[in-house]
Amino acid sequence: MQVTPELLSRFTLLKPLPREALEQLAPHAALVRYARRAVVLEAGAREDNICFLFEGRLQGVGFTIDGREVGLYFVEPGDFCGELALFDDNPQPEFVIATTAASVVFVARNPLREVMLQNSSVSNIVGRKLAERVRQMTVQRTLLGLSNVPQRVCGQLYLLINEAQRKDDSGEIVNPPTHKEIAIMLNLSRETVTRVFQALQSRRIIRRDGPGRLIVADLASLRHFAEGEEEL
Amino acid sequence: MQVTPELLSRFTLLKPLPREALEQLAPHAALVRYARRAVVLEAGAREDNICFLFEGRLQGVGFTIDGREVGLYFVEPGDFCGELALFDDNPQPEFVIATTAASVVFVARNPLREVMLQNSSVSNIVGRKLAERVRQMTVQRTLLGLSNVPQRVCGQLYLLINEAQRKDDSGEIVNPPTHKEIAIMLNLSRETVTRVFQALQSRRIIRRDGPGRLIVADLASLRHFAEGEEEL
DNA sequence: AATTTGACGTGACCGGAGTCACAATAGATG
DNA sequence: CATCTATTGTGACTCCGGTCACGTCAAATT
Repeated sequence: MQVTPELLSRFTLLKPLPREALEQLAPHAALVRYARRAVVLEAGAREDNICFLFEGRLQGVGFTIDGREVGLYFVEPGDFCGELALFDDNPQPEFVIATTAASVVFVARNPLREVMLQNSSVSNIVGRKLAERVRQMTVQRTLLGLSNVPQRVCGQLYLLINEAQRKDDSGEIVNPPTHKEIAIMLNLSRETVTRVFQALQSRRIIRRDGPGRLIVADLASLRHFAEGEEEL
Repeated sequence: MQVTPELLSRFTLLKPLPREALEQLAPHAALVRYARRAVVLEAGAREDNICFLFEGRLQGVGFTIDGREVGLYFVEPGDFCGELALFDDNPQPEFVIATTAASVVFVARNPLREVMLQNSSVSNIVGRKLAERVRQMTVQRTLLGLSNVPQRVCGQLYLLINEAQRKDDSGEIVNPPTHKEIAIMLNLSRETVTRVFQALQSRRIIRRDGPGRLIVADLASLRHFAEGEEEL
């Protein structure tokens, strides 16, 4: 489907671009809709597009040689992925899969590359984004280092809240990942995640609020468990 | 200690720079020696220097809240670290520690930033490096996803060979990491790594060649174990 | 040479997370 | 509404890697 410069300007990365740059990119952009579970970017493929998420949610996942799934990160609306193609010609390292029905805007790599070079400000933003991703991966990696498993789950939950809104001593996670998805992020079995959730629910630390909303009633306690000051 | 442009030009990142750029950087560079175990870059600190490794070996490590160490990557001579400071002002996410006595060249962030902006080729190289690092972290993360632990160790060994030289069906790892360091990289206990090494040695797959050299005699077998086609 | 330090090796024990199997919902789809 | 599928919930059992507690050895330090 055809894409207008206005649509492009709704993405944080492209917002600071001058009008003409957006018009330059628009012809090389396409809006594509994906069903849940569809593969948006393929690992190993030399991707020629950068992928901007318009609505829905994506997840970067890898697969170990024995077929086990490895969750890497989530992509929320307004964000983008596949940006490594802007820097070199090596293949995309991980799969990107739609965890919900999603619509994404593909922007061709080469035109975006040129725009990036001409607008050093954009180059900065992409660089900053990449740096942020490295930080994110570092945090995630640190989570995996926790030997206490419930602690790991609490830590992940805490991270998920930070991305969304949070109030004084409570927060909420909109469209929370399924237990299975969390398990994949943390190298755990789905059952273990369920059990931790049960424990947290029975202690009134979290509760579901209909489908698509998870309320964290006691953020302080969650944090205590995440920091290992208290055992679950 | 004072640094000459010649010294700077020995680093792959800076090699393509024109002479004048190197002379511009040299006054803002300093050579520092570190003892084994010394902290080169501190996590959480806003680092004002990029760190080029001249000799020795560094390791990026994180610490979980409960004090557990988390190994992230190694830095070999000629390479650099702390490059995130080139992109934003956020703190360094992980510690960088000298695993052997090491000498590093610090280059001040801001001058290097300017040089980077003026030489788009350098900007590309740094970007490519960062992209490579993301790929590296992705691979490492995938390793951690392996449920079979000996498999994980074999996979790590295989990666370490790739970085060094390798022949037909054998390879070697110079200055191999200690068992403890490998354990930290893979979220394992030191004892487990030792046991896997023992198993590999008794099968004549690997053997030590004096201090500082590990010979992989049977690369194919190692690969089999790494890919889980055979159980240890 | 004596001492200390850190890396490597090895056994025994135990806990906890994976696995399997199945039930109970809840959403989607016809 | 009926059916099918995905998600969540729960128990029992097993096994494997962590932990602890040693011992050995080489290298560094005194």
